[in-house]
Amino acid sequence: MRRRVDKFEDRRRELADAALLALADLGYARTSLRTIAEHTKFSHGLLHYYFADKVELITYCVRRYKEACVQRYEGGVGAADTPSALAAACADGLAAALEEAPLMHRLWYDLRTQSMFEEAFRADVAEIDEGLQEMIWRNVSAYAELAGAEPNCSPSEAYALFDGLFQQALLRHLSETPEALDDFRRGVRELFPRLVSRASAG
Amino acid sequence: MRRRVDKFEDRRRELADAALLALADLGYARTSLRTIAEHTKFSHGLLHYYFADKVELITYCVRRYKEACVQRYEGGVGAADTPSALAAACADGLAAALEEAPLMHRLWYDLRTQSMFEEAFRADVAEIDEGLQEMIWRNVSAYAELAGAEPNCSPSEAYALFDGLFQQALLRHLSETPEALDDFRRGVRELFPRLVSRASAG
DNA sequence: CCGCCGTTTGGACGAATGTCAAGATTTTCT
DNA sequence: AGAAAATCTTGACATTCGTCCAAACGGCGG
Repeated sequence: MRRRVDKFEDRRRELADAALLALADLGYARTSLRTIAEHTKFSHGLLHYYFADKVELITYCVRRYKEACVQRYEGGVGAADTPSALAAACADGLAAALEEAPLMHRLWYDLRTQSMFEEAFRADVAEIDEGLQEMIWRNVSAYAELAGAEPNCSPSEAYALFDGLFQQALLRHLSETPEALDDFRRGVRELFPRLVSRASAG
Repeated sequence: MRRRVDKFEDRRRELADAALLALADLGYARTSLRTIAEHTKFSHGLLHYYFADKVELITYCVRRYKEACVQRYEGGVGAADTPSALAAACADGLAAALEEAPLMHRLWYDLRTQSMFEEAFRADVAEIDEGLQEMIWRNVSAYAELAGAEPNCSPSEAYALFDGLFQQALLRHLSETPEALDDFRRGVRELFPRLVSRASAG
């Protein structure tokens, strides 16, 4: 038998997922509680039964987004045996993620930008950023090892550079620039060797 | 004597500048026409005398922001005579821009993100992005020349990487991370050599 | 002084927003 | 089955939003 609190949490998740779809469609600035409710089979009043206010709802959404995110990027490093194969696999993986769910990534950048204005989002956004940074660093480290070299940058530096490529690719992809994804893949592949240097003492 | 249209344009500029301050304070999502009017000595109704609607006002603001932006970054490349001096000068310049007006740069990222949702902003944002990309490319090219090398990446790639560093630095700076600016300067200095390789044929 | 015209005000409008509470409905427990 | 607790709907509230407009202001030529 299901526990009460579990059911409550389940419904919260369900509502948050619907909210994420609405947010991905419209962006933070244009998404109201009523539009969120229209993405569910419930009425708008229910949202205040499960969430204290809008900020708590959005915050919960961000956390939920994070779970999906880290889960998605969990595997992926393992299967390459040469540096360039790893770089290519990473490039393909990131490009696929971008192509598969561009609106979700757009939402991510929207929320991250909002966190620069709304203190309330900052902690959760920072946590997600950390997760992404670790994901990138795993790839860079693995690349360096396969190449018999060492990373010559910090994890946050590496993440910032990858993220710059990703964000630009998203922007161009949404503007229907056809080369956006190919350029991105190439950019990622070429970025790896820039971030390592031959190990000083082998 | 002043032309009529000049006076009209002047007031538009004045209102747009006030709007930019309001936008920098609150962000796109939270800035209403009435809050903008509060940043001026006029009443809210006036805004519709000088701008057809909110979108036209914001668009005009973005354009105005761009003018200030490109004007700011116009000079700066000239004065270095070694590669590392140029990299350091560029790093200091970018870091100073970030430190001087973090809220304006925050606004820029906000508007650029909005342009992923609002078609209306896309063209102007893209134009600004181009200007910034050219600014970065001038630096990379100059660095390569001083180093007797050649850039091994495209202009847009270079811009994406620098922009990634900048955006992360801004985020950390606004979260009052003390090392944000120093890390950024170092990141920029180290980025230059990553983007060039020895010229194949001297 | 009048009347013109560009400018500015302040209030009004309907629509949309976040929030709330009272009641209807469904589920759960005894 | 019936009571109690939960879930959900509905309508209302005070605000705020973008937009519009009638009226007032102000300088200037007649």
